[in-house]
Amino acid sequence: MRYSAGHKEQARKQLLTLAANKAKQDGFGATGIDSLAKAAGVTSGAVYSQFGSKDKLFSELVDTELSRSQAYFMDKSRDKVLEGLKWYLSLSHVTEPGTGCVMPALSGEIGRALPEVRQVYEKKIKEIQQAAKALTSDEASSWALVAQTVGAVIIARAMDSEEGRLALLNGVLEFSERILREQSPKT
Amino acid sequence: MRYSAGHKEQARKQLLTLAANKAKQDGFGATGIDSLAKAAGVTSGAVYSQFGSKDKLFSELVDTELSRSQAYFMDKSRDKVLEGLKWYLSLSHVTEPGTGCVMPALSGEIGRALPEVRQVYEKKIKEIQQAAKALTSDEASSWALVAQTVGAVIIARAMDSEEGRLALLNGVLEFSERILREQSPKT
DNA sequence: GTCTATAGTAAGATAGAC
DNA sequence: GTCTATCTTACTATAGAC
Repeated sequence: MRYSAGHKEQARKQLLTLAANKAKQDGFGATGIDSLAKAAGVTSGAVYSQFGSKDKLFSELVDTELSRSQAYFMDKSRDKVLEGLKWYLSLSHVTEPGTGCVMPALSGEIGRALPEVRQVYEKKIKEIQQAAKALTSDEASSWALVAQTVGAVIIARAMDSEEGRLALLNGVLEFSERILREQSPKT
Repeated sequence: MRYSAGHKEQARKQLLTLAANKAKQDGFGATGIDSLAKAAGVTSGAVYSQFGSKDKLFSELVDTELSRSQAYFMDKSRDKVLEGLKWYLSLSHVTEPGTGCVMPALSGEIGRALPEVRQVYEKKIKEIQQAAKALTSDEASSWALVAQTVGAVIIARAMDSEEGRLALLNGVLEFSERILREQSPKT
């Protein structure tokens, strides 16, 4: 063969990543195959020969992106997680969905996707919650931490003003720090 | 005139409500005008004579739905809010987005909508957060409460299994009760 | 494996009858 | 004000050249 299997895999991953950036920016369903392909520097024919259908592209794209997000929070110290949360709950993450986490960008669409996609989603988010639980030693607070972090970015993106977004992001960040330090939620 | 202004207003509201149910179920962008109109028992022509464009329909639809959600949480006692959260974080709310809150169903799309829509969204969610603050007396915890409640429903819908959904929903509900009772987040 | 070209379908929006 | 019919555009997916 002309190219090694490694090269082919790498080209496929790059197509997935670049298409994912476009999808996280504009929405997957709202973006045509032509646009997704163009974002990756190929044509729609290449996408269909690689993935077969738009649904299957979505499946693989979500899988790849979730693995990235999961790796971001796994096996990290408390301080590293707090650092990660500072970026996650930052204005730049809110204003740049294309390079950000897939969960706030595409969870709405994943909720309406095929069971196959949702199964992968559930597995990955459970692993993230388990990582959080290792720091909070508490089932309820670890789920709350995950939900409020993802929820905050989604809500911030739906807001209009920078002040409004910052009030939300800073409030949730402060509260997240309280959870991770197991302090009482008092002012 | 044949019908009173009150009747016209009521017909418009009903069209908005029924189209909103369809949009919350299947996504607004993913649903054609014909389908949205059909859900309300009219044709696409009626929608255009009432709203002029799909974007304007979305604007009014989001406005109406947010007012409904806001009213659900405003000026309620601590016990009434806790009751409300039990429904909000229930399996039936997760599996029936059409009759549920607009925020978990459409926040993702609102984040990509026109500034006009996001301005309304910001105003309403700030009012909801202020209502939460009246119960928690704390800026950070009130934002966290809002973010984790909306986030939990979005994530639960993106999950596949009932057990996974329940673990998340019950965890977040338990933690919400802690916030509202101002207890320490310990087990 | 990726390209160009195209088939077939469904979308947003408009015009004219009633 | 709502309907039916239609214009135009964009979409998913496929076929054939290289």
